[in-house]
Amino acid sequence: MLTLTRKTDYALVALSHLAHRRREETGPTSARTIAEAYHLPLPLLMNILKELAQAKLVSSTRGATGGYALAVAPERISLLEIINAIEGPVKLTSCCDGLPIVGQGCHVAETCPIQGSIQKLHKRLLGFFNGVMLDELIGEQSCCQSVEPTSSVS
Amino acid sequence: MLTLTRKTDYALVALSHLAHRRREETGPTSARTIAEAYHLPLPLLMNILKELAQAKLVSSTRGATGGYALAVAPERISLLEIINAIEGPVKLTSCCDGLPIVGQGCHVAETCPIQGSIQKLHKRLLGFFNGVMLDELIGEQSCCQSVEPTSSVS
DNA sequence: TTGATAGGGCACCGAAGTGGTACTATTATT
DNA sequence: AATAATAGTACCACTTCGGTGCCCTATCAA
Repeated sequence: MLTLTRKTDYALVALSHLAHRRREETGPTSARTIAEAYHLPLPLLMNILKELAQAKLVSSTRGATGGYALAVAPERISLLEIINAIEGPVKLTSCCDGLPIVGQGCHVAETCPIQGSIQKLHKRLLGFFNGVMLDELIGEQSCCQSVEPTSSVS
Repeated sequence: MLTLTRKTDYALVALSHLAHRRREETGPTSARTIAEAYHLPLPLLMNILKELAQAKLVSSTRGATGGYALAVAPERISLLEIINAIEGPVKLTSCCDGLPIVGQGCHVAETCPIQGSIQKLHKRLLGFFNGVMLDELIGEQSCCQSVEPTSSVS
């Protein structure tokens, strides 16, 4: 399905939070703080932040006053990098990167008439996500202008 | 994951085949013919073509000499329509269409700081796929220029 | 030095979506 | 009537995702 995983959604929320905190020149923000701010399961958020740290998008500080902080300016972090960090490489199809299709179960393979076009489309899609920067996503708008107070979530 | 399902891939292959056949002004092409041409499992391909027919992208003819044919010119069928037919509506996130998030398990929900931006991004993504037409994907011409995603986010 | 708080790594499990099959009914040609 | 094609529906194995748990390491403060 053409859907970001929910972990990626949460990563964006966390990165948004860190980007706002960054302006205030304060110290690192703990995973617990972020989890409580958005009612996210703490262990899950920790996993997500770990992956973002491994991808060098955030820096981590251990210890009692530790936490996470953006490692790069928001306008230099692309959505593609975030997706790559959480979900792994974007693959529009199993053949999109031109590598030989080994055991991936595509029956078409060598007889595929659209493989070349798919690969071009894949590059365009990568360009699309690579052109969306974090600062476009974190908005300046208030955090409270969501839709109707839908009852019973979580 | 940001991946087309393999069923969608096969749909593109089948549509590509039908588009080429269309030029020859011949009758409908049976699912069996297409399946054999690309080594696709026949029952699966039949399911796919059924869905394309329900979406009115192909026309079906029953009976002994029946089969499928493109119902619309290739340059008027967008990738978005094809995806919608096979996978259902593209949903970048569970909140991307602005509908209330009921039981979809997103913990962020009302406190989400990026919901608005995500919805704009979702529209841009829809525009991206809506701008890719079948005739670009079936070969003959390059599909890698122009058609920038509309950056009219706001 | 000791305790509390923070992240790091890994392994696990239930739920949901995907890929693929099967069966029956209907329609049209021969 | 026989055959060949689509229409509809249901089913199942498998993978991935969402989420949890456990144990370890690092840092700060009392």
